[in-house]
Amino acid sequence: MVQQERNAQFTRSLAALRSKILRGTYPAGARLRETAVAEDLAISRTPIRQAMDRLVDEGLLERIETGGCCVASFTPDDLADAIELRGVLEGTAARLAAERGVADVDLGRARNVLIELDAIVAEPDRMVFSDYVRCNAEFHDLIAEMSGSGIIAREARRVSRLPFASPSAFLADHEMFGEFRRFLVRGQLQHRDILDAVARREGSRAEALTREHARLAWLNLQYVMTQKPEFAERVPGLALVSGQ
Amino acid sequence: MVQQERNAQFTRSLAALRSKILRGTYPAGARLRETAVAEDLAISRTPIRQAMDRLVDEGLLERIETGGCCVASFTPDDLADAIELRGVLEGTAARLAAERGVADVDLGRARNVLIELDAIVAEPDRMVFSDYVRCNAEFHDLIAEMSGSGIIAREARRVSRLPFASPSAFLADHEMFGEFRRFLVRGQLQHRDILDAVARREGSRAEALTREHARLAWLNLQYVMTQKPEFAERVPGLALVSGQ
DNA sequence: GTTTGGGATGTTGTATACAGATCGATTGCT
DNA sequence: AGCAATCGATCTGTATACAACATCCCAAAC
Repeated sequence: MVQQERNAQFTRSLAALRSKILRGTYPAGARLRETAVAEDLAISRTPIRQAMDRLVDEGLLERIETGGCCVASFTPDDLADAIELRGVLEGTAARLAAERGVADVDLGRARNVLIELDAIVAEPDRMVFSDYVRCNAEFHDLIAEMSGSGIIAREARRVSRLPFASPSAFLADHEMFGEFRRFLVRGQLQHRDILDAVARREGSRAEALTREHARLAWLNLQYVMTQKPEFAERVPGLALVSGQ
Repeated sequence: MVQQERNAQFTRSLAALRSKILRGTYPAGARLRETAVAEDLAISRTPIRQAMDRLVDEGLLERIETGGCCVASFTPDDLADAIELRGVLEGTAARLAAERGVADVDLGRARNVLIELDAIVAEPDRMVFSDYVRCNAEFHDLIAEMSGSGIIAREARRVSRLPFASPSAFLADHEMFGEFRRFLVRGQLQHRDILDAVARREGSRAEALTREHARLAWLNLQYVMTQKPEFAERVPGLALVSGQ
């Protein structure tokens, strides 16, 4: 069944607009006119406006005093800060999970995801990157929920959606190269340690490990920016990063 | 000059709606119909809708699958978590400020606010609570900005606006009682320690102190809820807390 | 040549109209 | 009497109309 989504136009606007911004179709600093975007997407201004509000909230757009928005631009430091922030929040979730204790059934679910990730990572040459991204996101969601706090889980998820904060679908599968694969393997090893710390109720260790794990995203970005600049344009949003 | 605000209706809707929710005019769990609210505030649906979107984002409202919103309700644990979260984020800001170093001019500004706060706190009997709240917010904003990261400052401010996360204008000035005043004095002492840690670039200490400082808000709330339940209805938002 | 005033154009913020969906209640059937 | 289905009222999501405001350009005056 098609399930005719409830607010289809808004959803469509949000996705289309975000995609265009991340792809660099609307360059950093460009002023976004509602009418122009509406015409461009063939959607009325109302859902567009809603989507722009949301993107302002996500940090991809910035409001202009006089009204309207322009595309945000980021420095490399901004990326590092967003990643640090994600580490802090997920680290807090992990710490609370450890301190407060997690039901066995939840630990089991997370372990199953890790088993899945192990299988994906096991054969580096046949690895499907999009599968890794999906399972990785699921694991991180589970950790957030294990905190036992809806508010903290919500904010952790929220921050992980900040631009560049998480290793979203960077590249097409066939573009993955060896170095990059090794990052993923390393990340998976960290996943195991984090879950182990949570299960043992070692809160401080869980927090520290999770913070460190987030920094892997920063290593990824640095690697791409410095070693593989030819891929930079393929990484969503990197067009918004002011050169150096 | 009157400065005729740009989006006056939206601002008005947001303030009015938030106030009504926090005062309990719209009880927890109640479904909020756009048309009813619009009629109630004598504003068209468009800005109301915008305001409701924002309040969903703030956590005061919850979206309903079928469309529309209802007033959120909180458990005491939710309050504790929101406060913990604020402590974590402000603590991170303080740590980064210490680690990265803060310009003397910014430290000076913060010190001036502390001097102001000292003056306010000095005479407990003549203390004006609203002044304390204002200066306190200014100090916390300065700490957030000292982190040197726009993103982290933004999220810290954001989280501090979560329901109950910060000691907002609880009571009218004349309702303050001794116990409560002592909390404020204690908070001010912690302010001094935090700024000292930042200035000395002792990141870990700054973070720990700031986290502990946030917990003062929890002590406040606990105190009111258990010792002075007769004031509970005067505390904005406490009507949304499910009894025990 | 520079600056200022004024108008034309375009853009945002707000109100409202409209269509599809939802919710509630009543009625009909078992 | 109880359950289900249908009808009506209402609500939400979307589109669009409208008015205030900002911006920009050009002309005129100093």
